[in-house]
Amino acid sequence: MTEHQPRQHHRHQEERPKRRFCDYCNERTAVLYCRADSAKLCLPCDREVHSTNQLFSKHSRSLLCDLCDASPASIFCETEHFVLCTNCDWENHSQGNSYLSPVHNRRPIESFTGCPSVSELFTVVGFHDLDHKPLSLADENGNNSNVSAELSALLAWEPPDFVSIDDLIVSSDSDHNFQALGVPPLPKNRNASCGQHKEEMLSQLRQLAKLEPNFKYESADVEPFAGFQSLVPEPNFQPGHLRTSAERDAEPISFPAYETSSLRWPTDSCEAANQRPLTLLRNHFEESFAVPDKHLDTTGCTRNVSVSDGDEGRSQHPITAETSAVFPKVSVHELNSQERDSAISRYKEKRKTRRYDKHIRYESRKVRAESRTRIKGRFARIDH
DNA sequence: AATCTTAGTTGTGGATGTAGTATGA
DNA sequence: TTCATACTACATCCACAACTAAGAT
Repeated sequence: MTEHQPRQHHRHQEERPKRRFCDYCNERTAVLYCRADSAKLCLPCDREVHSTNQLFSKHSRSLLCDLCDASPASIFCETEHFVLCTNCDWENHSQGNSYLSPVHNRRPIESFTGCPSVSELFTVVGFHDLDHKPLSLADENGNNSNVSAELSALLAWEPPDFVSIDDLIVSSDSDHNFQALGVPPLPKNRNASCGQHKEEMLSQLRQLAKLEPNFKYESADVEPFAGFQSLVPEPNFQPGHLRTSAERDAEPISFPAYETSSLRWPTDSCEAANQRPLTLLRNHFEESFAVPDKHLDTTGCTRNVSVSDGDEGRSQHPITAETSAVFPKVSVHELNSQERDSAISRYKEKRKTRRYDKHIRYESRKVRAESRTRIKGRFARIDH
């Protein structure tokens, strides 16, 4: 594990085109994922969308997965500085996969609700230890190299104290060593980062800050925020440690950081991936079609080739014999484009037609209920 | 295939209880 | 900081017409 592997990793990043367009504005890079809306959003649009009313503000949003760009991230890999969704984390950290080693230091990351201010967003995305610099020092051209350098030591997301259904499914499988449920609980320090899109986040945060004339980074303290709500209680976990559920109260198991990693996905990873519980695979498969720009390689076996599929028409996902039997024979680029347009229009249409007032499905029942005799509000029996 | 019968499920609104939050002493 | 009080939001309960699905004719 020497020089070539970090370089490969870097290439991996470079070859990923800017294809995480916000589903709302379709211009900026999406950095968040809203489960309720099934939408990828940039920070400004996130604010616009979720400040509309109280109901929207309750939507839980997460960072967007750095690998699949289509799912809410729930794991932060300290070693690789990736934020990963459950599926990608499973695929990349499961045993037999050498792209991201299972011994990487990983920790859960949190989602958030509400309409956090810029200051609060700084903490939410893990920028709150930047020595109060990030917005004030970054120049108008977005030159934040100094900030970027500091970001390497960055901050933490408080880990979620909930587990997804996928986590439960995975955990029930004793044949693999993947520790979805064993995802380290509750870091005490908040050192973490926001993955591979720090600069983009900073840029968007600066945009937001311009709209907040009274913005002061000092306000981004760890105090409970008025405008939004973290979904996680106080952390209680040391980074770099994994505990099994049974050992949570015992001594933590320390995993060494995996110093370097290979981009190549060995063929045996296919087997490992194929051994995943069917439900999980189905979930991932469905998600692949439900969410635009989702990687098509459900097993991760094909990720040894570039994962890019951007507008520049670079290399596409290779379709293996297995996947080609499942997926329609449409070019990935075309599929993603169609899927994306379709998803965006569905999302916007859904927003237009969404209704929060009480919907009466059967007017006759309403009339009947209103005319019925009641006793303390309850319907009274009618003796004939 | 069309119609009828039967059994089970759904939806409707006002009063009430309960849990959570906010406020003030 | 603690406690009491006020307030808010939400779930629950009730009966039964309307609806749905399956089986029988």
